[in-house]
Amino acid sequence: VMDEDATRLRLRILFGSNAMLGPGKAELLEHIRDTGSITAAGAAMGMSYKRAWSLVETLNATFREPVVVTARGGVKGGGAQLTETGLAVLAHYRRIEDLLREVGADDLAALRALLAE
Amino acid sequence: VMDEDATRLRLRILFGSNAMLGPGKAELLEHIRDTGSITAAGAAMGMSYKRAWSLVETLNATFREPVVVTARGGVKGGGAQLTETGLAVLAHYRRIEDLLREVGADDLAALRALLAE
DNA sequence: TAGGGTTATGTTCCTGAAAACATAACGGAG
DNA sequence: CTCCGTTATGTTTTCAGGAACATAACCCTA
Repeated sequence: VMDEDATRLRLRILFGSNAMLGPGKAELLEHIRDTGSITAAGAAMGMSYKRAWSLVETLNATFREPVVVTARGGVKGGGAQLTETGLAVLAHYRRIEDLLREVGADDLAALRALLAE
Repeated sequence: VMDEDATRLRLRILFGSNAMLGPGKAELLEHIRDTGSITAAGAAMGMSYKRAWSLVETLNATFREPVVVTARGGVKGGGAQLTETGLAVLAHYRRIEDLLREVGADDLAALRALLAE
């Protein structure tokens, strides 16, 4: 296999007591944005529709305006897409992730040098 | 109650496939450093000794040199303390956390403005 | 040599989150 | 007016991580 240096940083944003946004929901939002479907987005992540929908529901309840809007029925059965708020939330998450990778590079490298194996 | 704006960033460092270091183990290391005891450190976090010890074991297995060294018996029954490696690992984690807080402040504020309630 | 506080380790029980399974509603197209 | 793919929601089952419980080993001191 490839080198696959799986030593990396993971970011999670906590909102209040229970709501949060981490790598999973972020990736799900991206898939919804790209596919226009909660079903397809979930499938792309090996996740059941119910779970994907549940995550979307949680996100929608977290923000003042919904992050994903959905439609039932119609030509293609329906669909889903990100709102402006959803796009903004996703962008902010990815931005913080990028900044984290940058500023954390040195310390992360130092930690790598201490690893076993 | 106080304002308690619980909107914050959480950092986790992934090493390889299963080993990781997050807020829990970091705090535990700090308590061990400060108390010289796994038992006391665990208690300070409302955690059983077994669990605390298990986390330490995992950490020790993650790095080339142990992060915590222990002693059994003796005047005070024994104890535990951080090694140079342990102190370094902790310092790096806290440093990345601090940097993250700094560089993420703006985007985090923007996200706060989108929250419900 | 007994006591005390700690490390070390095993076993069983609980619980909350995810998976699995099931069903209904929707609405454009043909 | 039926079909299709999707959203929406409920119920049951599974499972892994933690909690709870139990016990042994260690070693300095008094």
